[in-house]
Amino acid sequence: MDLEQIARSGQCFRMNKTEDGSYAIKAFGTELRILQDGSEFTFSCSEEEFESIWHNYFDLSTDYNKIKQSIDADDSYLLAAAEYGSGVRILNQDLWEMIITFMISQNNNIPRIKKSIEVMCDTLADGAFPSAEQIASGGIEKLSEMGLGYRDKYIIKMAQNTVNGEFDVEGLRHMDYKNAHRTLMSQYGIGKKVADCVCLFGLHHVDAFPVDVHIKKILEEHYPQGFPYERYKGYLGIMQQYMFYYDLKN
DNA sequence: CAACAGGCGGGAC
DNA sequence: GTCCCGCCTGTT
Repeated sequence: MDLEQIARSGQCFRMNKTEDGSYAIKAFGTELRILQDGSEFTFSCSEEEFESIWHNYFDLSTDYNKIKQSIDADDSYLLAAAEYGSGVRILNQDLWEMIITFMISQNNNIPRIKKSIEVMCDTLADGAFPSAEQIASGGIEKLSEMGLGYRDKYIIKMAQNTVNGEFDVEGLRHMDYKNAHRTLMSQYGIGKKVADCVCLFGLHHVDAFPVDVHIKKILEEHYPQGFPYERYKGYLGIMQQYMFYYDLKN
């Protein structure tokens, strides 16, 4: 596992490097500091909190080395991508936060996404990630002050639907990937790509394979005859992360 | 200053 | 179903 790689992999927007080289992560109503020294990690939390939150958050039960070894020996591109991003993990992040975060991410850039989220958190929830109630209660007027652009109307609708019970966020956890994806896509402002990101980072459906403009280009360039989806079935999302992160360096 | 950024909704067909 | 266009707004 590599914190630098995870922080730069574009799946979490509330993880920041601090002055002393450690990382600060805000999630699940708390803030964690982690210092990495090679393969040694120092967590700022209690043993109890580590077991209840962070062990799962960092997906520590998954054997990524084994997954890396399953890559086709003839696929030099994927091998290089996996080697380059071997410290990346598919995080288990808060479901609600992922829904709103990736709705914001559409047709947007990372600095602005982070800024919008930070302003939302500070303005609506005293630094924590705002609940559906907190977002809905401010109305569109409040939300429009956060640099969300046209996405504000998607977000207020999602928050309102969640508050009035029209949309059941927790119910997504009881669905398989296909059903969760379809249910998410039925919501205003959520399309195929955002639904896949929520499935992958919020529901840990590791088979989800979000295709954005970068992945689309990669597939066209390196897999003109088609990506070997069948070979990596069950953990396609990890391959997607390797390719996405590898592409970011350029 | 035009173009772009981890897409999506809406209308045309 | 696919294709195409317009879209908020901060940066470069």
